[in-house]
Amino acid sequence: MSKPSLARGTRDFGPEIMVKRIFIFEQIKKVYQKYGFLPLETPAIENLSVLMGKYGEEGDQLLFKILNSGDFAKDLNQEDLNRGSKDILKKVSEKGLKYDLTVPFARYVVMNRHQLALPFKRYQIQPVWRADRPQKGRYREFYQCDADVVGTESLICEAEIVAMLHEVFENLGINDFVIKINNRKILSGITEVIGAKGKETDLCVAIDKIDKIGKEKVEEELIERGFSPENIQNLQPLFRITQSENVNFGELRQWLAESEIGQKGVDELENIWGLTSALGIKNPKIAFDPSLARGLSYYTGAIFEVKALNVAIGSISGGGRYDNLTGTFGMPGLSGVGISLGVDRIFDVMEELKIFPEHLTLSSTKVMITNFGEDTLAKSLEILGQLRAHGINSEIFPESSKMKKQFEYADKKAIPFVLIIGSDEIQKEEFMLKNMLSGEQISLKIEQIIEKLNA
RNA sequence: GAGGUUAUAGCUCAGCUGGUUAGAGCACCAGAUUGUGGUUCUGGGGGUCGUGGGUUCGAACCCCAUUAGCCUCCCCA
Repeated sequence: MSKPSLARGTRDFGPEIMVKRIFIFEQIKKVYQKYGFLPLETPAIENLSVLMGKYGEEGDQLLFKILNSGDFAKDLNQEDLNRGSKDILKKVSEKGLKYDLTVPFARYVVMNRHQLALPFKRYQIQPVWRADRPQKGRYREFYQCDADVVGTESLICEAEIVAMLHEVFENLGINDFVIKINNRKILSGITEVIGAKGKETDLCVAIDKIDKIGKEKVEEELIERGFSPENIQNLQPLFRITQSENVNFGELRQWLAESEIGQKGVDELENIWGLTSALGIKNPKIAFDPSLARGLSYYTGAIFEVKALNVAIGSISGGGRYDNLTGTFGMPGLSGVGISLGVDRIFDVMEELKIFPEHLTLSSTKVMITNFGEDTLAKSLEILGQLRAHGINSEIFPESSKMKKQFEYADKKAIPFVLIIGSDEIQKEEFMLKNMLSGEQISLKIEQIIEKLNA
């Protein structure tokens, strides 16, 4: 016998936690459906050919790979072993656990392109797995709630994502958050006008840290990453723009005047601001953040990230526009934009802020019927059936244990009513209904009980 | 992947410079209450001190390794 244990970075969710998680799922699902998204599920397991190479080199390392069935080592020879893990991997594993929902979605779109009504809007709520090092707010198995639109370049989709995010977080009671928005095209434009074309990644990695380490350190890091002092001199407007509260599109446009792609980025950004306001979002919690980079290499337009304020947890949502995700599966020219909500982090945020609604009930049972044994069982079951026929969630204590035990059970399960059916009650044809919250109990006829419990 | 830190009852923790039999609160079980929970009182069970080695007459305590949690970097939901 071995001691039970959980795999690293995974957790059980007991009933108390599930109640809260389901609340979050429901709120998200409700809003996604409200905006016209349709449900989709894809397998936990995908072929590695689908997953590998989509998330960068680091992503490939973080993929959980599944050993081939049977004798997975049968094709291995000494030469493979000498050459190292990469060559071994190809021969021992051809499947992996999905790493996010976007890539499997792209695969689905490509495989079903002829049936789909484009633009296709889907939402997807499923677990994903990453062989990351667990820490606060970071797990190896966690749920993502994605909503994506493919088959249109319309910036209405971006604005609708902004609107949905507002609605979801407000419904959840998370009021202090900010949707950071950037645009890959602006990042490209920046590298162009500072004379470091093509070095977006290095630029991003460095300027992303500006909040944490400050301007001077960022400049030091840029030098280390091969940027010239001239590059950095040209970058100065960025620090001004980042610091200003409101977005100064004019200044941004002027700075990026020499870059065609940069201009396009500014156009898009300004458009998203305008459309968001046109959708009627009052006081939108959006902020242009040119230092927002995000690791996923496939974003080509808008980039989103939602940060909950006043809590020490990373982003609770991220997303953006990708132009060529389906291209890697042989279907070029299909643009998409999407957002991903991290339920596990949202849960942590809500727990830390203590903002889960109080009415979330552990048990859906409305009433528990006592069990006094054989003499009363027939009547108890009859009434149980009647209650259920009237749509009342009810259960009977399955054993004729002591009353104390039966009441303790109801109490622990937070069942609001206990119906006492003993021989006295059966004789009177009136049954004792006890309110477990107030402690009051009254003798009622079955019709009155049904009426009261259905109220 | 690198660094730091922690690990004692189901949970939260105490346990002095190594010294007999490792404690508390909460939780759990039983009784007071053989038809009434959440309050109260009484009693009870439960730990080879994360795991494996080592030092010592003697280790929860010191040393090494290992595993897991947390934190920082990296990256991300």
